[in-house]
Amino acid sequence: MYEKKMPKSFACGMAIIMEIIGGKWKSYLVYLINKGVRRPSELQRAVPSASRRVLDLQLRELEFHGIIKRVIYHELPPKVEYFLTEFGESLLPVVAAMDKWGNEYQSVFEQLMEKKQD
Amino acid sequence: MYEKKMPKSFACGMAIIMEIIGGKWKSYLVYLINKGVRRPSELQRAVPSASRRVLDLQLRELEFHGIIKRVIYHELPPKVEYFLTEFGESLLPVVAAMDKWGNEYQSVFEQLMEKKQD
DNA sequence: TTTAATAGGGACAAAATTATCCCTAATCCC
DNA sequence: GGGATTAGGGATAATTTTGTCCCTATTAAA
Repeated sequence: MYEKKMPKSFACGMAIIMEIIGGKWKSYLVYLINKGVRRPSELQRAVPSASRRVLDLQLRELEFHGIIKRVIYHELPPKVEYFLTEFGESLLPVVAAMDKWGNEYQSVFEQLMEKKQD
Repeated sequence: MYEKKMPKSFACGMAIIMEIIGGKWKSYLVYLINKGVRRPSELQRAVPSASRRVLDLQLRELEFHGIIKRVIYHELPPKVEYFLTEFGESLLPVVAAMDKWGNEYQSVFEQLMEKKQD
């Protein structure tokens, strides 16, 4: 977690949820973990365009915020699994609504951009 | 709008909606405009902690993405008003859901942090 | 006549986020 | 032995986002 120099103001719920899932891959991580992709290495393979480092950092933050739980198996080679907390699950419908809107937006946006060509 | 060096991948709806309302004040601007705060100077007064420049930039982006419409009155002193487009209005329930979750999260998060004190 | 209000651009600085590269340590496979 | 796999830390660089400061031009009010 990085240290922030500007004080964060959580005046409204938006600022809060953005803090939680605003990271580039966070919502996707939540989605994948919910789908059963639990181990760090699996997650990395599932999102090859994300750097391993950033995925790790974002997983740490999700854990810190109580969205996911990290379970460490004391084996070798190391084994770790992530699970959504009950609280993390409460995020699913919201994320789904966002994703749905985004998908619908895509075509509308393309239409808008076509018009601007005229 | 800044030039981006990394190609953006809009693989999922989340990436898209984040592009639209991911900016620090964007969702709040949408909220305020919907509430009837229309003129740039009013918006600046409504969000005094945001710099004028950034509000302007984010308004431009919202306009570019077809969420709001800028209406210029050719008067002096200049007068400009922003309105949600029909499409921008479709965003309202999603933003409301996010805000709601965020507000509920706040107390849960505070409880979680207390536990970590032990 | 100076000051405030109006809407915003340009240049640049600061901060935050994301990406790259190298490192540990154990075990299994060839 | 050499290499792959496992999970992840440290240092640092690149990129993106946000913030600061100064500027234009017009009208009305003090």
